[in-house]
Amino acid sequence: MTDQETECPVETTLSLIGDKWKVLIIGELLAGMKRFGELHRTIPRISQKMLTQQLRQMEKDGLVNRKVYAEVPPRVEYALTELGRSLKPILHAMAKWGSNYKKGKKG
Amino acid sequence: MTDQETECPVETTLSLIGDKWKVLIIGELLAGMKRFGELHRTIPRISQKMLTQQLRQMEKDGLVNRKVYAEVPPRVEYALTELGRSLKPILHAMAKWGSNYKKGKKG
DNA sequence: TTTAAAACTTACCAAAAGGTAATAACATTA
DNA sequence: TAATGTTATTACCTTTTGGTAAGTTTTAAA
Repeated sequence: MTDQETECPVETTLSLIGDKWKVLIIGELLAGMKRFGELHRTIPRISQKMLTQQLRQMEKDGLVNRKVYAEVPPRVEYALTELGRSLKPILHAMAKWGSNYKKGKKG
Repeated sequence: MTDQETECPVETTLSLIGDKWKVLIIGELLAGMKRFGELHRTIPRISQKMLTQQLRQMEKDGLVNRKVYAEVPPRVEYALTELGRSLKPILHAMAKWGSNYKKGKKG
């Protein structure tokens, strides 16, 4: 990413969500805030390491909010920020296109 | 991709375009058909190998059309299919989101 | 004092992605 | 006959990605 003229905006978006795991995570969080463990149980295919990593990156990018409770055992809740929620139309459009695409492939 | 229940449709879409190079290629082809060399000159950062690879995959996925002329030296023209063009609103939405995001990061 | 629970963190390793550079193919032109 | 131009293909190698599994932290409960 030496970005000659600050990179194409589509690439910017993709660098934030163009990722198998992130769209799944966002999809889950669109339904409301979730604890780490809940997320993990909902998306079992992702490893703990990856889930942490992706969430942290999304937090840094301003897409999710991380709320840590001073409890033991720890409780951490993740929720989409407004910015994160603003991705909904895009994900929705992608979902629509994707299911339409699959329909074409089958029937 | 063992896909337990045929994969999330957003993932389907991402598997087709969730890729730095592909969105750039589609972006170019939205302006009209281009020869291989033209594409390469327009996107110099991509290697020849990658450009070929991505185009072939997009052809297989039904996003682009590959037209080979029986000439020497060879002439090959790439153009978006209707399916490929149907991605335009999505790319446009991503572009809009992305530039808005960057605006927020700066100002 | 040991155990348990939740959310990480780290080390290590295997697989995948992607770059470079050399090579092919072949009709036309010099 | 040799060079040229365009679109690939291939081998080799480096980098990146991501999985597994073990360890950490801290308080409360047994």
